[in-house]
Amino acid sequence: MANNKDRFLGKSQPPTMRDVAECAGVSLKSVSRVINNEPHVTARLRAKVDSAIAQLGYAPDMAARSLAGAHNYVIGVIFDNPSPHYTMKIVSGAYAACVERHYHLRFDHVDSNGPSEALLERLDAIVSNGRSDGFILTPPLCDNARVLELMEARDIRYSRIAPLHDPLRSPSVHMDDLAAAKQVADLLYSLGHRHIGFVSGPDQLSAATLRRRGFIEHLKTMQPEVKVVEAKGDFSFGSGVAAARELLCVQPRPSAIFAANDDMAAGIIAACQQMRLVVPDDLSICGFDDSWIAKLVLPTLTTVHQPVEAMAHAAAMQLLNRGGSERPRQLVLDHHLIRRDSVGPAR
Amino acid sequence: MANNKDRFLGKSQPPTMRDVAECAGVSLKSVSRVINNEPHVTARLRAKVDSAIAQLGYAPDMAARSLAGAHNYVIGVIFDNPSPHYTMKIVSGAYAACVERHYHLRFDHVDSNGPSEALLERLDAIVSNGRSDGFILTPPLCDNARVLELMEARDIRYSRIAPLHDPLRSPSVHMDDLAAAKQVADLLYSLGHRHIGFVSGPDQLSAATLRRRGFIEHLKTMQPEVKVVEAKGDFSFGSGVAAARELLCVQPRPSAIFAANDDMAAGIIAACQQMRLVVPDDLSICGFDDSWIAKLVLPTLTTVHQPVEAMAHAAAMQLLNRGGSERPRQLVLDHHLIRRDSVGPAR
DNA sequence: CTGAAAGCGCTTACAG
DNA sequence: CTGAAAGCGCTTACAG
Repeated sequence: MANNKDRFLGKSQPPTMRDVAECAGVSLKSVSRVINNEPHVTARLRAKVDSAIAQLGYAPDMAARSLAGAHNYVIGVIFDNPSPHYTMKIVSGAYAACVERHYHLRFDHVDSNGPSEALLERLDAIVSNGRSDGFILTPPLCDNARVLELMEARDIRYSRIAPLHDPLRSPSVHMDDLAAAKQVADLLYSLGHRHIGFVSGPDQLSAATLRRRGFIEHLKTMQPEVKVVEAKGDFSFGSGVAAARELLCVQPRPSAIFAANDDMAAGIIAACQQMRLVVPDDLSICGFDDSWIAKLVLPTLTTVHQPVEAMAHAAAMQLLNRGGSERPRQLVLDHHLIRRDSVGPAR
Repeated sequence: MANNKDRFLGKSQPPTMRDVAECAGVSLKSVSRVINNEPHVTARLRAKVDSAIAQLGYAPDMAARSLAGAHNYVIGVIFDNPSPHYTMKIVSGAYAACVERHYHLRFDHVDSNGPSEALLERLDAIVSNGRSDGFILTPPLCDNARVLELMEARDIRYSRIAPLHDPLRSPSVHMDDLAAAKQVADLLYSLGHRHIGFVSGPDQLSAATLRRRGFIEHLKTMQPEVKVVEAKGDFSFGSGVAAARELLCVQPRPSAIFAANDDMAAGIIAACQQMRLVVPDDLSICGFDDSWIAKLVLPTLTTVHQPVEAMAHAAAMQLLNRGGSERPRQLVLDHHLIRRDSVGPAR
């Protein structure tokens, strides 16, 4: 018997379900049942069909499945976040979930700095008849009320990563930024630091807000023993450099600085090198995220590991496990403090 | 008359082409003609249809178009490159092209370090009946002969970014790594450097090979006036640190080092800071790529701007402009040297 | 220049 | 437990 798989490799039409049915000597519907793991399939039928599928090198046609059925086998992830590291981790986590479930992943990027009407129109084009089974929304997009309204009006499923508001409005995944920031405060305190700097992030990012609140409020409970000085940042390396120069002019200098993300912490390290301050002897520095750059500085950065990939994986799974009428679930994933070389005892 | 767009926003079924045809009082086929910009459409017909589309908030169904026609309105990008920056730039560039042409972008990642059979099986699953109009392949994946054979056997269109071999086997996009590396050599020479270090990249990456060849061969033409010392790297920050320690032990020390990518150059800067060498006074450092990290170090990095986004945009366009039986085209995009603060005159 | 018919490759009721 | 029919929403020949 000629090997049909080889015939296919030799560039004829890809085999269809009809070909599989003929080859296995069963009906179209039976092939469909096997492929979709429907109940009440005998082992014998399954074996016949599976062998025909293998022999022909058959793969179901996505477009046809999508058009005929209720599943689309695609989810999307929509970004408006400028950080390439963060974005890649989200994509990687979501992609891993898609591979497990034989789904495809679509990528979309929008600019939420422009006029709101343009953003909504663009989003509408992205989600309309795109045949996706849902979208993952990341900050700050997932905190835009009009965006959520659009998704709901269009009846499009979505899950959110680290939304600031209404965690149960849709499936969502978090980490506890508040608790993590408190842990950083405790670490610095336990090492003897009593004069501590903080560099904040942009207000519209939920994580920035929570990290600041957790850190500042916790240190305030230790007053007057602990003194806090604060500088504004925007999560960029450059703003970390600037904040460091500002905070390190204060006399006496703080002995430790906590930056609300790693990029700014890297900026602080760079500023110290220019000011001939030795990290961590002269200044302890702590970041947040455990992003790529945390290991690309010397000394390496003590930071909070934010489980971004795991969060994206979980958010994707919330979309893939479409359980009938279940209530939206809020998932909180574990973080942990990673001690590297940028933090030491006060002296 | 009730506004149908609002009715749609109120969660009924999305409008179909049939609804548009009825609303405009024309046939299905006429709507299709307008949507697909077919020739021989009167302005009047177009106006009627366009207004019906706007009124109903109609968007064509991707799955149906794909199933019925020859276009799928999706392209994909397949990675096996571990660098998140590089990957994000590729995705951004390809995405921009997709937005212009109203296409969607699919994302896929494979592991080409595992066994070759597993890789091919995974790729087969990615491209089989996935209804994509083509895939962008990046290094080192685009230099894997068996991968290209698979794509061709399956009759799947693909374009390659910076392939090392057979640039005309498929549409492809390059930059001139060889010429760029020579320019770096000329820059360092013109600044008076006569004892120069080079840190190489992994052999299986085409770019690493070409950059080394351009740099080393060009400097060799200047011998014996110029002396070159070389260390192996793997494009990672850590390998840059290690290479710096190795090269800077040589007596007399080289006065400049060229690293084949920015991550390694950043590692060299960090190593210098630990060794209390001042950049660029004690050592000039030049990178390659103009990646994200080039501006996240102090001093900022002199480097070659590799137009990765533009290359990905062009590669996507090669897939979107499916011109009948045109020959595959090889595109070479411009690079340029970016002088920042890490390079200075020899002294 | 416009339209009625057939069909893309599947899944979903429905019948046996 | 299995199968024949209808139909998802479009595009592609083909006819006028």
